[in-house]
Amino acid sequence: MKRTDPDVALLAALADPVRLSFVRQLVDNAGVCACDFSECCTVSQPTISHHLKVLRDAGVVVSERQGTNIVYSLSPDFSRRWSAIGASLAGLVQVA
Amino acid sequence: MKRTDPDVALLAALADPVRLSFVRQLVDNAGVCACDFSECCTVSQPTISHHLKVLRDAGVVVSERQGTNIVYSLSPDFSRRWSAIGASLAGLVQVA
DNA sequence: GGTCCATATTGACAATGATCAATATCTGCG
DNA sequence: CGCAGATATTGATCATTGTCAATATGGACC
Repeated sequence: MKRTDPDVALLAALADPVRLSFVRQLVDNAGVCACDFSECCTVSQPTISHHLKVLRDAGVVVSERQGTNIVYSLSPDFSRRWSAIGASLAGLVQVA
Repeated sequence: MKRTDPDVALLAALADPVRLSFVRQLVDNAGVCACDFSECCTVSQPTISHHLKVLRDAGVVVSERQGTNIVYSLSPDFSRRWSAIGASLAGLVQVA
């Protein structure tokens, strides 16, 4: 049994080079088709799908079907959760 | 060869339940003897030492010898590095 | 229905990481 | 020096995870 702290789960979700670039890509442009994540990293399609699932399960991103594609965006909760961890870690709070 | 992104390294260092409680312990009281980390988690002494080394290598903590003990504190850079990641991720900046 | 395209799932494998027991290192003290 | 206490290192084991090939699923369009 692995009662995982949600903070640890969120940090673990971000602690992978492929996933962190996915998230950075989502910060820059909201709403990215799953097919467009292949540009940054040389990983196979199943691997991309796997990483997106990890991010989804950790609550970092949300997905929405749009026609034939599936579009990913940052979860609306993500910013709040990140700053909550930061506040408990280093006295950081959200500004905007 | 594993040219690791330092941001990923820092997140990975925090993405472990034992290490995250170590860091939280360091946020609450600056300067914790290595022997006092055993209180929060039921892990052996070598495991504690291993986790502290991971945190040291990632630049999260610094250590200093004081007599017979070794005292750990949060790295002075940690807060800045954390907020830098946050800024690149969700528009968060340091407040104090 | 059938075909095509996009995404997800499964199964297997390799690499990484967490953990402990045993041992080594270092410091202070007599 | 020699001992005792604190921390680090080594070596081994087990669980987790990143990755891919193969396959499945699901929507769009004819």
